[in-house]
Amino acid sequence: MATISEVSKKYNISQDTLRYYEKIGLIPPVPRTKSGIRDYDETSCGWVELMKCMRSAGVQIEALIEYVKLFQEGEHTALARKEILVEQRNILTDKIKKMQESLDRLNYKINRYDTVIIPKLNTIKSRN
Amino acid sequence: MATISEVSKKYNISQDTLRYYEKIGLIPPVPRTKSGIRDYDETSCGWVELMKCMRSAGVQIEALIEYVKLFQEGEHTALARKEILVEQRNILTDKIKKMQESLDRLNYKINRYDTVIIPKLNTIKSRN
DNA sequence: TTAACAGTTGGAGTGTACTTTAAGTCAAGA
DNA sequence: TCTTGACTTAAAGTACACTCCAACTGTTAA
Repeated sequence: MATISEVSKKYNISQDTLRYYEKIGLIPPVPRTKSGIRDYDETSCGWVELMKCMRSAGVQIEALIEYVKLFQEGEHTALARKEILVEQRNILTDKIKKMQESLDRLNYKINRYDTVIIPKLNTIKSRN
Repeated sequence: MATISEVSKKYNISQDTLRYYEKIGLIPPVPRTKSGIRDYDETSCGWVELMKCMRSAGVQIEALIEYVKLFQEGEHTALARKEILVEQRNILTDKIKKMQESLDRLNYKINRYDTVIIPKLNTIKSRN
């Protein structure tokens, strides 16, 4: 049982973002005290943590909202939920592949700066 | 020597985006015919291809613009250019790590759907 | 009991990266 | 010559994902 400021600190997500995530249904409704203040339990914290991980990897909010929606509809949506996960996994796999290509290319370029471009520059400098 | 529509098809980037990239300096100015129409040469195509790769991996436009700007200033900016590449490589490496974590988690969840959640659901169904 | 403070809401504002629009130019074929 | 279609520009518009704001409420400490 934690306040929004505690959860905000724990996961390093702003209070605004936590409220926003709940408002759009990225996490299920958080329990409240009788005066209406959010009182995050284990389950809510688990959702926050999951969504932090997924969002930091760039998984689309829309897909995650759909997942949460189905989750709240009950057990019988398990197959549809799995489908969402599989689709997002495929998207993520593609993205990682693209990023790896880009990373390889950056490494190649950096290596070229170290071995060719910068040494050549120093040669010119030392001649003057 | 190619028109914007050829380059657009070749790299699957919209003509609008190609013009936009040139306008903001993400690629150096493209040569023009005497009537002012873009006439992409090898060099320009190379820049387009590089930026397509970098952007599809999520490398920040600002950093790429700075790189292009330095490139156009000449050889003496080589060290600064390398610094940009190194910084972007570090950012990219972190991102890939986060995405890999997220991917592992998706795989774990999918596996749980396959081995526990969905089989259990089928058991319930077959009982009725 | 009043001030301070952490929380609440709906809605407006922001940054990034395009994307569309409006208005126009140019070259080639009917 | 007229029209078609590909091209040009600056500027406004859009989508996504927050982020901030104004106005308000409830709890605690002096």
